Amino acid sequence: MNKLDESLLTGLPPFSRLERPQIREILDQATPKRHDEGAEVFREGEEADRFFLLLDGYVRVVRTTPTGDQMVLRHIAPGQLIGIAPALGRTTYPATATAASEALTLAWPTRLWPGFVTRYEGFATETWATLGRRMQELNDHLAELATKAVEQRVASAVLRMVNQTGRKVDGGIEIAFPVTRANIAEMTGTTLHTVSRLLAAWEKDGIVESRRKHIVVTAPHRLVLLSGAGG
Amino acid sequence: MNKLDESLLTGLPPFSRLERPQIREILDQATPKRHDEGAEVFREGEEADRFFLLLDGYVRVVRTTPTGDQMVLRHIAPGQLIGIAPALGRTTYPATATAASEALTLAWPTRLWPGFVTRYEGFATETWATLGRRMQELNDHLAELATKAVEQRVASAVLRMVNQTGRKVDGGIEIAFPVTRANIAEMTGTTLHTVSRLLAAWEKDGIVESRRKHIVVTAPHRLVLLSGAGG
DNA sequence: TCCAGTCCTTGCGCTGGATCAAACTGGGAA
DNA sequence: TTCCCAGTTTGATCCAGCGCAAGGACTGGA
Repeated sequence: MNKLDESLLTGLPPFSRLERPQIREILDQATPKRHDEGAEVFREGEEADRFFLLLDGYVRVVRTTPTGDQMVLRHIAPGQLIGIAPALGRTTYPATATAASEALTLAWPTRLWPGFVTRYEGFATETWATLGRRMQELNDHLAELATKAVEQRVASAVLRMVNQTGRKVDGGIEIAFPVTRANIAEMTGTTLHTVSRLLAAWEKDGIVESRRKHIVVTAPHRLVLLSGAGG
Repeated sequence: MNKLDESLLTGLPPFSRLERPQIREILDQATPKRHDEGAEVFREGEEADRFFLLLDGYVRVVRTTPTGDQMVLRHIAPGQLIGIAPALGRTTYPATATAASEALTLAWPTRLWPGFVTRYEGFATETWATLGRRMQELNDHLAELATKAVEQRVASAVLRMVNQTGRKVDGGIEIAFPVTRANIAEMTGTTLHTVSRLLAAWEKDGIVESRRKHIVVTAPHRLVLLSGAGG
């Protein structure tokens, strides 16, 4: 079995305060895995027997309601932990995680979690901070959904993706992974039809350019205005 | 200064595994405070210099958007911790907490938090579990807001209050603290007008009875049906 | 007892977006 | 090259729920 390179973890917040031997130790217990686009990393309700670090690619976290509608809760960028149910005393995953693009993860068995928290300096702190940030985002998202109109919500959703995962291309900032109109609809509680119309209108106004599954924001500031300055 | 009685804390989850001397120690560092109905316990954005235990009464957690609209995030029942920003590595409160009815709290300075976590067995675990539950509820709420229609959302909101804080009275279950139509509107992202109409309709159908600021649910099962079986 | 401030109700018209329906397009499989 | 399908566009219609407006009723204080 190939040894994983230590550089994979250095610099990532949860592990940034650790020395080489500890990193080595952590890596030796990890199982790397490649996920095709669209493949499930873990599924809502399943026993949470592993937690993951996303090394490369993007992951979409989705929730399905009893009535079958889907809701995209968040996107995860490389370098972040996912499936950290054990941190919150849960035994099952609260949502489903799918690879939004081809993705690479490391996985550890959940039983190692308590050891990570106590053994590795900074790991616990960073994890709580991450959780705090996610909770904050959740609150923001909630307030947005409850108070803003559809156009503002869609603008916010696009901006959120751009901020978290955008990369510069000629003429604007591109969302770094494939997104469909339906995905955006599921992030904002609307329909793909409405999203399509909005993007078309924005394109005519020179705010975005979009080809199939790809969105380039050419005038972020104008999108911010449309979003109602919330974020 | 009067000593606080140890029975105040015994049995409450965060402290349930502790012995008398530890409880004593914790109480001796606490500051009790009474809050009139409508008074702020802490305010969004303020420096989080204290965390609280709600001993009696109910607290409403509210978020205000940049545009001035309000959103009620949750209600807290007696026995729960609030203002636990420090647990998530935050230095300011993420939302405003207001006494929904006359309330009694104990407060500790934030600097004691790390000590609580390390010194007191079960405190950390219980806190993470609480956070996990809140995160779960936030997810549920989000999915609900994104996918359900107004009537279902209002039904869910009423049920949530009933489940968390309901007390039996003759002919039904009553929400244990004052709630206005406007409050419910802010929980569900609608207007007080719509809430008023819905309650009126439900009252005609014999599902609820409501007087000013008071709601009694007489047919919870029917409300569950209306809510779309989500929660 | 009266008053003022909240809170609640109800009617009406309008519209943002959902829903329904249909056609188009680009890209991958074969 | 062709076919197929997921993803997208666009039109037409409809209605849930918002906004506006006005009036009513309960409550605590003076």
